[in-house]
Amino acid sequence: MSDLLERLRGRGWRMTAQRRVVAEVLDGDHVHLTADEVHARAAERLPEISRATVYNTLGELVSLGEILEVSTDRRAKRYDPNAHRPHHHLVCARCGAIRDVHPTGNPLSDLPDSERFGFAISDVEVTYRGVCPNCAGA
Amino acid sequence: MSDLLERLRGRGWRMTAQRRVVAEVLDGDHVHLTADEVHARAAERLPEISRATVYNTLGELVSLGEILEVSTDRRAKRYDPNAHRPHHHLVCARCGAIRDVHPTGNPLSDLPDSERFGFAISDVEVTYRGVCPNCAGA
DNA sequence: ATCTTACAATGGACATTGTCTAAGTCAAGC
DNA sequence: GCTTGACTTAGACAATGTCCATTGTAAGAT
Ligand SMILES: [Mn+2]
Ligand SMILES: [Mn+2]
Ligand SMILES: [Zn+2]
Ligand SMILES: [Zn+2]
Repeated sequence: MSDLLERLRGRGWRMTAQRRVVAEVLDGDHVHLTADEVHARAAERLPEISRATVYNTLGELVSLGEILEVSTDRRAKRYDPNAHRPHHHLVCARCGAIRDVHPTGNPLSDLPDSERFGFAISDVEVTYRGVCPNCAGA
Repeated sequence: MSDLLERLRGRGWRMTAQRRVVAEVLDGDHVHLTADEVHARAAERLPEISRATVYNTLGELVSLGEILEVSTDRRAKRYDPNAHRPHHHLVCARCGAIRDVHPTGNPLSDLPDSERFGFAISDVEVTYRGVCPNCAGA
């Protein structure tokens, strides 16, 4: 985390209170916050921070490869600090809870040439959906 | 297609000009239109059709399982008449072209129990991304 | 063929998520 | 401590979608 701030400073980032607090909010495992959630948490510490700055900072962190954009539902994008180990997502259909998962195997090898339509495929995204133990009741 | 209209009538659908034209617009393979695209095409035949009716009709067709909602990008949802053979999608990162694909294998078996976090998984969605032959130049 | 009525269509207001801009502010180097 | 260009801010704007009150009509009943 302070690793992150160091890396960013090294890349010529001007270090502002706003950027620091956004970077601090985005820390941990299985963290997938929306921009508005990031804004709310950042505003607890820095009440005057604006939505525009949160969007700008998130966009910059994505460009730098420090966080990922995740779109598991059709609502708001979510921002994922787990950018360094590739993974996919498991989403609860009821409450929206999201977990990082690491399937074995490579879905690319499951797609025969005849099903590639001449595309140069560079990325595969897998989303598992189901009901989490919490929502399943007992 | 007239199969579809028959099925819908059988389900008690009141058959209106609007519903008929929406159903007719959604026909074919590799068809993944946005609601506004459906509206534009429907309006060629029925100029007074409203956006609300297109949204309502699409929603009903989805509920009835006659079409699928597909979210390959963060823009508008797309509506897919190919609801009867399960499939995944291959998307061009440049132009957005979408093809239906049928990978072999089952991605569920690639997810060990230890990575399921107690979820009851009911669905897996795979999106392949790349550059289509058209966008790749020669 | 006409009547009746519940269901459907319409236009427009509203909501959510995100982008953009003009003006003010400040981090960091001198 | 200045200076300056990068950063932040508030709010307007855009894209997509939902909701509601009103008007219209498909289809069964007479
Ligand atoms: Mn993740
Ligand atoms: Mn499809
Ligand atoms: Zn849940
Ligand atoms: Zn393309």
